[in-house]
Amino acid sequence: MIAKSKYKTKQREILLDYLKTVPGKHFTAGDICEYFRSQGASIGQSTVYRQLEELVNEGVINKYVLDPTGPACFEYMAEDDHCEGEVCFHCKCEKCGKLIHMHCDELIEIQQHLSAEHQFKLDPMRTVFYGLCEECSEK
Amino acid sequence: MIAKSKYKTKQREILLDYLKTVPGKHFTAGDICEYFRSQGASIGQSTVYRQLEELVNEGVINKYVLDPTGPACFEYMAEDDHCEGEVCFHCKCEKCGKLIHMHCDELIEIQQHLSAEHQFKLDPMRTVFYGLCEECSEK
DNA sequence: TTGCGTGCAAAGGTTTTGCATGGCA
DNA sequence: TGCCATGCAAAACCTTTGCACGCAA
Repeated sequence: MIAKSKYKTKQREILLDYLKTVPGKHFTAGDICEYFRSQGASIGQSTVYRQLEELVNEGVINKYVLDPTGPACFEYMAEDDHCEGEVCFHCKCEKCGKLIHMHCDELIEIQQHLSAEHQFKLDPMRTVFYGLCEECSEK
Repeated sequence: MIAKSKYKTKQREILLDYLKTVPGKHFTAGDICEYFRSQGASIGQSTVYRQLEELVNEGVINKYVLDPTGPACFEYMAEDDHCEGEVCFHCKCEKCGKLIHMHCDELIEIQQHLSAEHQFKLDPMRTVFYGLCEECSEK
């Protein structure tokens, strides 16, 4: 599952360096391109897309499906958020867009339930719970 | 929330008539266009997109976020499928792409748990569980 | 040297939009 | 009649792909 890229290129390095500065934040491929363009340290957009895909496969970043019309959303997973044995769930507020990280045993039960009763192996890295956060639901 | 369209056009009528014959099934805007083309009763693709958007706003159909690369997925909500008390969940296989509908009490508990313990109001209509289906996980 | 990674440009597919025409009320 | 809906074509948008070149090992 974790397949490291074979070469360590400069583009990959500066991309990773940047990603480490925005843990837990969401960004699109376009955001990345624009950022590097503004920095003068440009990386070709194909490379951005290819590296992001690579990093998703390696489990370094996650890809979220937020809106089929708009661009895909990525998120860098910080080391301490990587949860070795722990499973990490995400809730996204449909109104304010806030992303909530969640480590909860009860949610792990869902995983087991889906597996035992429905023969479905849930992938917590890709699954996002949509709804309203506390603040937005109060309004 | 429920805003009806002002005019009742022939295109809207035959689109709704068709949708009523496929309750609970998923389709894309392209599927609809192709179907009507094969029937000779063609509707312009702009109209299909515009009517689908309209119907989503009216709550007649749902729009699902499955794959940001591919087309958006819609589903007609049949009257008796509107699940008065019942909630409908969706699981999508990341490998074969199969979509599984699920009516399960245990999953409703998640909803209550998220609400009670995490103050998060889950929206089952938009939430999709990603993972591997039975067949694909066996391989 | 080998072959993977990069960058550019072009293609691909889905959805949106501009504008003139046609149809509903 | 007054607007809204339609349809066509083109544009917009995000992502992928082909190909030649360059760089890491």
